[in-house]
Amino acid sequence: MATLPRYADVTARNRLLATLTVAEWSQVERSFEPILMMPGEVLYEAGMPVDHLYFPTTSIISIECMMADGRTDALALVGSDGFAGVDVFLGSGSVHCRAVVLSEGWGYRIKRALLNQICAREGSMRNVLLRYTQSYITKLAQTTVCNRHHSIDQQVCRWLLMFLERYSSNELPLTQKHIAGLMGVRRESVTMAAGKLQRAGCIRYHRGQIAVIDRMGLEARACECHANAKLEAIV
Amino acid sequence: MATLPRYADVTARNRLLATLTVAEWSQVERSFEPILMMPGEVLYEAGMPVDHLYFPTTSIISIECMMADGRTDALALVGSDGFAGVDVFLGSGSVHCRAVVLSEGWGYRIKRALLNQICAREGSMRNVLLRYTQSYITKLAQTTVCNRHHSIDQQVCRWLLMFLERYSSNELPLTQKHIAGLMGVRRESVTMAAGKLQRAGCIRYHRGQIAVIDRMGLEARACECHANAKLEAIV
DNA sequence: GCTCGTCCGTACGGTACACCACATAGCCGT
DNA sequence: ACGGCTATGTGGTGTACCGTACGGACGAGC
Repeated sequence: MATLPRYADVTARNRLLATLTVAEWSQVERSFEPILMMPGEVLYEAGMPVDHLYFPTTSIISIECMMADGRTDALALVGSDGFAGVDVFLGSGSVHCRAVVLSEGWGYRIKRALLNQICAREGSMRNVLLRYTQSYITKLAQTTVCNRHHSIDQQVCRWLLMFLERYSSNELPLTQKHIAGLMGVRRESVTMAAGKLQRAGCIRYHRGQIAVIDRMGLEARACECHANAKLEAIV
Repeated sequence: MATLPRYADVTARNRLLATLTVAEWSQVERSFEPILMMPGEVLYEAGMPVDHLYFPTTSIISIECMMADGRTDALALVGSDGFAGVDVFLGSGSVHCRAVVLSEGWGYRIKRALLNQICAREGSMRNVLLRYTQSYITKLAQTTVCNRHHSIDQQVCRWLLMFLERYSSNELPLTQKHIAGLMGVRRESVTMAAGKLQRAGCIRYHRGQIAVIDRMGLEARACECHANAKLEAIV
C-alpha cells in the first residue's frame, strides 16, 4: 500500500506550467485548483461534456479509447509532462476518449472557460499548450505504428518506461493485468513478457509491485518508438 | 490513366477554408497559392523544416510515419476535409511524419509565416484549424486501436471508404500493393481481402483500378472505427 | 509477333498472439 | 486455521498474419 503523498507534493511542478515566468504564473495561479486524484477515478468519459482540464504534478493519467465491444485501450500516459483535455483545449466541448487516473497523486485542475480566457490573454500559455498538443500527436502516431509492428515483449518495455518517466520511484504499482488492460492484450502475454524481463534481470516483481532494476536493459529491449516519442517531448 | 483535372477544379473548395465568410476569405485569398500535386510527390519529410501548409481541394495526401527499418505506415488521409501540416500550425518548425501526395489533384498552399499572421488576426481561421486538429487526433486514436484489434479484411474496407470520401469518383486509382503500403501489411493479405470483397460484390478491380459497387456493403464489413472517425469530422 | 514490367493469385511453413481452462501461491479478513 | 480473493504461472488449441517463393495474366513498347 503506497503511503499518501504529502501535501507538499502539490507544489511539485507541472512541467508545462513551469515554463511560465513567475509573473505570468502569479497572474493565473488562483485559477488553478490543487487536487488529489485517486487510482481508477474517471476524469473524462468519451463523448461527455467536459468542465475541467487536468495538469498532473505527481499523478499519472491514462487516456483510453473505448471500442464497440466495451474494451478500452490506452493511447498515452499523461504525467507532469503534460495535461489531460487536449480536445477541449482545441475547442471541442467534449472528449473522444476516457481519461482515468492510473496512479495516485496531486495535480491542478482548471475550469475550461478560465483556461480559454487565459489563453486568449497570454500567448505564452497558449503556445506551450499547443506545443504539448503536438507532442501528444507524435505520441499517438508512435503508438499507432508500434501497435502494428512491434512485439508485445517490446511494447511491455515501452509502457514500463513510459510509466517510469512519470513516476517518482522505481517501484511501480502495476499488476500484469493492469498493463495488459492498458496495452489491449491478454494478461497471459504480459506474464510471458514480464517473466522474460525478470529472468534477464531487468525487473523484479511481486503481487502488483514491479521494481525496475536495469532501466537501460529495458531501453535496449524496447522498440525505437520509445526513443522517438521522447525526442519529441517538450520542455 | 486518369485525365488531368481541369483548372476549374482549383476552385473546388477546401471545406475548412469554406467555413470562412466571404469577407474573411477575400482578405486572405492572395496568401493562398493554388498548386497541382502529383502522386508520389513528397510534401514533408520527417524531421525536416517546413515552409508551407497544404489545403487539398481535389488532391489527397497521406500522412505516413517512418520506422527504424525504413518502412512507412500511413496514419491518416487528408483531402478537402483538412490540411497537411498540423504540427507546424501547432508551433513546431518541423513535422514528425512524411506527407506524400496519394492522388493527383489541386489544392492551396500557404507559407507558414503568413498563416501564423492570419491566425493571429483572424480568430475564425485559427478556430477552424484547431477544430480540425482535434478531429485529426481522433482519427489517429481510432487508427491506433484499429491496428491492434481489427482484422485486415475490416481495415481494407475502412481505407477504401476513407479514400472514397475524399475522391471524386467510385473508380479508385489504387493498386493492392499501394493499399498494403498504406496499411503496413503484406500485399498478399490485401489480395485476400480484396478477393473476398469482389466475390461479395462490393468492389470490382482490375490492374490498379478499384471500382466500388456497393458502398454500404463496405461499410457493413468495416469495423466501427470508420463510423466513429466520421462522427468527429467537422464541417 | 516478342519482351519486359507491373499487377494479381496461390501456396507453404513459421510465429505471435488470441481464447479457454486450470493450477498455485500469497494476502486478508474472520 | 480457514476460506476467499487476487496475482501469477502453464498448457493446449486455433487462427491471423508474416516471409518467401513462384506463376500467370495483362499492358506497354519495340
